[in-house]
Amino acid sequence: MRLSKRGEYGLRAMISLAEAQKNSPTGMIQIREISAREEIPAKFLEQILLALKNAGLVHSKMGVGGGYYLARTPKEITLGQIVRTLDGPLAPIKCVSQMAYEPCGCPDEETCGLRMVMGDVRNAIAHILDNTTLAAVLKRVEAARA
Amino acid sequence: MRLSKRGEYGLRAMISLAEAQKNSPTGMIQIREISAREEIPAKFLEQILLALKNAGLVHSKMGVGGGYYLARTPKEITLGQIVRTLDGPLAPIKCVSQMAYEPCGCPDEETCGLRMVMGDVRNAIAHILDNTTLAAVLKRVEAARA
DNA sequence: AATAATCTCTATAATTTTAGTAGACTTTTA
DNA sequence: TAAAAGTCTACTAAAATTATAGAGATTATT
Repeated sequence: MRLSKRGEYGLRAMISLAEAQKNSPTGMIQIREISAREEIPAKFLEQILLALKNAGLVHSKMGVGGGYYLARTPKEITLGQIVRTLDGPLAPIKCVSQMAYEPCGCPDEETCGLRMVMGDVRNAIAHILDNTTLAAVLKRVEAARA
Repeated sequence: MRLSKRGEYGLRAMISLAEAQKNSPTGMIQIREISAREEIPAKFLEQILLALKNAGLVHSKMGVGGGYYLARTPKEITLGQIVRTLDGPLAPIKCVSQMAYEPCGCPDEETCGLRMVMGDVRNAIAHILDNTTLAAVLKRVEAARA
């Protein structure tokens, strides 16, 4: 049930971008800086941010003084969107996936015990990640610091 | 967040064994039979059942008329035990794992936003899988059939 | 005692996924 | 025009996943 490095790095980067938006008017940071702060290989992060950009979650500006910034406010971006973009479906098995359903081959899906339980697991994960925004994460971090 | 085939096959096999326990006095079935019924490669299933045996979840009997059977009643075996045995920790990242904790490298784990959320995810998954027994699965299947 | 049915154990192979690296290209600002 | 940024695609190395193979060990039956 694990999150890939790609997903982890992407989430960390997005949290950094959310912080940046609070701390500077443009909310812009460079790959290099995120890479250094979070100890993420720069070239790997590059690919990750590009994927997030293609998914419409961040915007970027090229050239001197450029960088990445969130496409929407931290309140409007959920961790679910980020994880799905980078790691694919949240569902443990495809037959309970909302975004990438595929039959699992059992004779009757409606009475498949495994499917029922994994459906619950999927829902539990989705419930958390789809209802946790970047803003909510920052808030919890602040609370923990206090 | 996905379950491996190994985990999936193992869960299906265990559910089959739980059914067998209700349908026959010994509750014993052969690899071959489970393999055929669930369309699981026999040699792969062999390894999986061996792992479950070494974890103490099933027992076996060699020779003619042998096979596998549950080590405890279906009520006493949770899906969490099975998944952990076959797929390892439930936690999405190691720094929130109960069974295989490792530091994730962030400067302060107590105030790491990612860690907090992934801790919630881990708990949600563990709550479901550790509180769902094989008996509960059979019950749900019966209910769905009715 | 022999045979057939079963599980046991370890090695290895094929495939896929993950994680990371490289480099040429484009855009923007100063 | 040079430097600082992102863009895009290809490639590679390592690890994990999903098996397959085959030589044992044990047991029941005849």
